[in-house]
Amino acid sequence: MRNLPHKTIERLSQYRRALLLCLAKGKTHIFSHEIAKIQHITAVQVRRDIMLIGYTGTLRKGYNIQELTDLIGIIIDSDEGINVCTVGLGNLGKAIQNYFSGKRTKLSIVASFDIDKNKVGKRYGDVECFHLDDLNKIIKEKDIKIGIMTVPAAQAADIAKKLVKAGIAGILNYTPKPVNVPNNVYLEEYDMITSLEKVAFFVKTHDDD
Amino acid sequence: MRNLPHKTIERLSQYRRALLLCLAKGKTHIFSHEIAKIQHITAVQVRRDIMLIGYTGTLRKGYNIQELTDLIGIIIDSDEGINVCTVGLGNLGKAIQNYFSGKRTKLSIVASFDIDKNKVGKRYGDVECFHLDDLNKIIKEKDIKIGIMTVPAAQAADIAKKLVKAGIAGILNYTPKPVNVPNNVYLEEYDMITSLEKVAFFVKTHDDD
DNA sequence: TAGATTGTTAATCGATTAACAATC
DNA sequence: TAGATTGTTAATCGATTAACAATC
Repeated sequence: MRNLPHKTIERLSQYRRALLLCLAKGKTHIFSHEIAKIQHITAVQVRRDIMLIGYTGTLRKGYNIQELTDLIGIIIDSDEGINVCTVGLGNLGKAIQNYFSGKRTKLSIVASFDIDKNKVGKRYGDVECFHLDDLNKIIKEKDIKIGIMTVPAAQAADIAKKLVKAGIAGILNYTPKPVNVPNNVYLEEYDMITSLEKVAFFVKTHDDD
Repeated sequence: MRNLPHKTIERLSQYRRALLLCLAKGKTHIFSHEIAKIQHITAVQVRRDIMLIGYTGTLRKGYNIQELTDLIGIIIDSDEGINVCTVGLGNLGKAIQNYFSGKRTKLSIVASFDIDKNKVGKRYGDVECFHLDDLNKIIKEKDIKIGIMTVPAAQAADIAKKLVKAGIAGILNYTPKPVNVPNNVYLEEYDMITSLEKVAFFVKTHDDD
């Protein structure tokens, strides 16, 4: 199951969330075209993704939601769970904190870091805020594997370096500044400004015709 | 200049920001491999993107930063500027508000919407917060073209419908729930949970080998 | 049975990268 | 000149979609 395409991984994560909602409504089975409709993609793509993880449905009832959900969990979650931290408790950091607060068992935010005296020592969304100076220590103590960067752009490079040095395995960078990490650290970057500029471009371009 | 690949648009937006920083440092020219290094991509890709927008550098000095920046502006900005609103003034909404506060001229957030009485009427990052009930009216009055959705998942579908009805041209959806829009509305969705789960997957997968 | 569905291969589309001629 | 660089085509890689056999 190593060689799942990146895009398939993303969609599996989304399928699972949609499936959990269906389960909650008491639905037991679902067709590929139903999942497709929820996600606004094609039914073929759904079937192909599901094929890639080796699950098979039935012709009459489609996919068993519980089974499929469980299998996706086996594929994308780690058995033992993964500890995560956020660095930078501004609005974005808090937003992420709240999103995850108390939700997942396999993926849990167990620490946040900031330099603001008023924040250090307090709890946000169930998670204690530590001083940035303790980053290395806390990451090791709590066995944190993933760091989410929500600091201002100016500090991005420095924080990335600190996270890498502390032995983090993956970084999710929400600052608008690309960062440098060694090959053995998985890096995912997302830039809100770029997304908005992209929307603006296509809005403009569409107006033209 | 219509048929620029999506990925090229995204990178142009990022090049521009990097170039502006270089300009601010007094640099006047830059080589493709320098841009590449900042963005962690290849020099070929940078040159190809620049070729696609029809700019040419010089062999000895590379690209003129000011000229290139200006050209990227001509390509991705609209002449008249575009008005934007955020819907949902939670932490994420505020984060976005702050990001953009007072920065761009071509892309400006001119309104935000919420249902919280304590927020309506106040200003966040220079932008007035209106009640959601006035969404349709304000969008038309202020000629808002793009809506950024930062509401809880449960309200995603409803807000999207309201935005579309108000005549919005583009939506940037930050709720974890995919929304439905007609073909003439440009939709960009981003899901933080999926991104984190993706990082977790690759962290886990990398551990395996 | 006819119609709807799944699973899967092959074809297509889109994006990146390799290769290299041209130039200073 | 030799070395570094740009601009561009062709090849490759990755992802989506079309097509369709099999099944209930």
